[in-house]
Amino acid sequence: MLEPVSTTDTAPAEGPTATRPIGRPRQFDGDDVLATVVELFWEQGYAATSIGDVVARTGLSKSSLYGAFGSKEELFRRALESYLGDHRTMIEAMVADGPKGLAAIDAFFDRVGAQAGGPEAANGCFIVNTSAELGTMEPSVVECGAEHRAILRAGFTTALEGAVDVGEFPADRVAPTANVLVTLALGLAVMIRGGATAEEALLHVEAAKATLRIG
Amino acid sequence: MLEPVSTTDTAPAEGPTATRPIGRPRQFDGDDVLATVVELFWEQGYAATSIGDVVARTGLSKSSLYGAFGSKEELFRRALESYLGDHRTMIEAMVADGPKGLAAIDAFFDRVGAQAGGPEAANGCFIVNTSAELGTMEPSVVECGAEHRAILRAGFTTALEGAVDVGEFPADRVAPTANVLVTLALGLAVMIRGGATAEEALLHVEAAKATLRIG
DNA sequence: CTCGTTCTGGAACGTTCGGTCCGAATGGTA
DNA sequence: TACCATTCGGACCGAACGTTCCAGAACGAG
Repeated sequence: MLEPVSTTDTAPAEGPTATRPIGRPRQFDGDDVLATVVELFWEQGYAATSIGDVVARTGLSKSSLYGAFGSKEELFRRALESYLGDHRTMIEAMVADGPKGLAAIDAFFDRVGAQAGGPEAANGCFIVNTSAELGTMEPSVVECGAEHRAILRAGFTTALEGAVDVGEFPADRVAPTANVLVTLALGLAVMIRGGATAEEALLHVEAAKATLRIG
Repeated sequence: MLEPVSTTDTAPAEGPTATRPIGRPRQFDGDDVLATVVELFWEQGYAATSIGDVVARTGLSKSSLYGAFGSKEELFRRALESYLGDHRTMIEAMVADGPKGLAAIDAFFDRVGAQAGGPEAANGCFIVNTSAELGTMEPSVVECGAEHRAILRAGFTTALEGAVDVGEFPADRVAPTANVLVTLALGLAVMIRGGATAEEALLHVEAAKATLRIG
C-alpha cells in the first residue's frame, strides 16, 4: 500500500514513465469492482459470500475476477484494505473539517447512530464484522483490526485535545477516554449490525455522549 | 425454553408421569453434545463450520446428529440458546454471589479482560460473534442479541443500584451508565476476538473501569 | 425369545463450492 | 493491414457441502 493508486495486481510494474500496457485492455475499473465487492462482503461476511455471488453482483466473469485478483482470499483482503483506507480518510476528514472538541465526537457518534434501523439493513462496520467472524485465523485481519482501532484512537485523541484547549475537558483524562470511545464505537457497530432498533441504538449513543461531560 | 431440562427435540412429549421412551436408547447425552457444538461454532462461526467438523468433534455420526437436531440451522440455534442460558446464569450468579456495587462491575470487566491474548485464541462472546457474522439475516439471532444486551443491562443496573445504596455512585446516572457498560462489554468482546494483545485489552478494561469513578 | 421401535454407521445423493482452462474477442502497435 | 499480448465468457474440474437413506444393531415390552 505504498500508493493509493488504482491497481489490480496484474499491473505490470508501472515504471516512472507510465508504460502503456499491451494486449487487450481491461473492460472494468478495478476500484469500482472493489467497491462493489466491499459492499457484498460487508453485507454477507466472508464465508457466506461465494464467488458466484461476486460474479452476479459485479457482472464480471470468473476468469476476469481471478485474472485480476487471484483468489477469493486475496479479493477479500483487497476489499478490507480498501474499506480501511476509506475509513481512515473519513475519520481524518471529520477531525480536520468538522466541528472541533467534544462536538466532533458528538458528530461521530450521531453518524454511527443514524445507521441503526434504516430501511435497508444496517451493516455496522466491515472491519468489526470481519474481526468477529474470522477472529485470529487470518493475521492480516488481526492487523487490520488493530489499525482500525489505532485510527479511531488517534481521531478521538485529537478531538479530545481540542476540547482540552477550549477548557471543555480535563487534560489528564484524554488518553483513557479515547480508549473508552474506541471500545464504545466497536460496541455500537456490533449492536447495530445485530439489528438493534433505532431507539435502543440512540439510547446508547446518547449515553456514550453523556460520558464525556461528567468530569 | 420452559424447562432447562435436557431435551433433544425427539423427546416424545414427556408427560407429567415420565414415560419411558421406546426403542433403542440414545448413546449420547444431548446436552454434552450441545456443549461441544457451542465450542465449535464459537471458535469458527456458523458458515465456516461444516457438519463434517461437528461429526469429527463430537464423534457422533451424521444420522445421529440429524436425528437429534434436524438440521445445521437448528443445531446452531440450539447451541446459541444454550450459550445464552449459560451466560444469563453466569451474570446472575456474579450479581448475586460476587462483590457488590462498583466492585461487581470491576470483577466483570477484569474477567472479560483476562481472556485476551491467552495461549489458546480468545474467542470473545459467541453471541457477539454471531450477531456480527449473520447480522439481521436470522430473526432468532437478532432476538438472541437483544436478550443478551438486556441481560447485561439488568446486571449492570443491579450492580449500579447497589453502588448507589452505599454512596459510591450518583442515582441519576444509573440508567445511562448501564447502557454505556453494555456497549463497552460488546466492544471489548469483539476486540478480544479480533486478536488484540493483552496489553491493549487491559488498557481498555482499565479505562472502562475508570469511567465509573469520575462523577 | 420375539417383536416393535428407535438409533447408529456409512454409503450415497444432488448441489454448490473455489478454481482452472481454452477458444474467441479485443484493441494497441507497426 | 497483420500481428500479438491480453482479457473475456463459459464450460469444466474435483472436492466439499448439507442432507437423505438404508441395513443392521440395540434395547424395552410382551
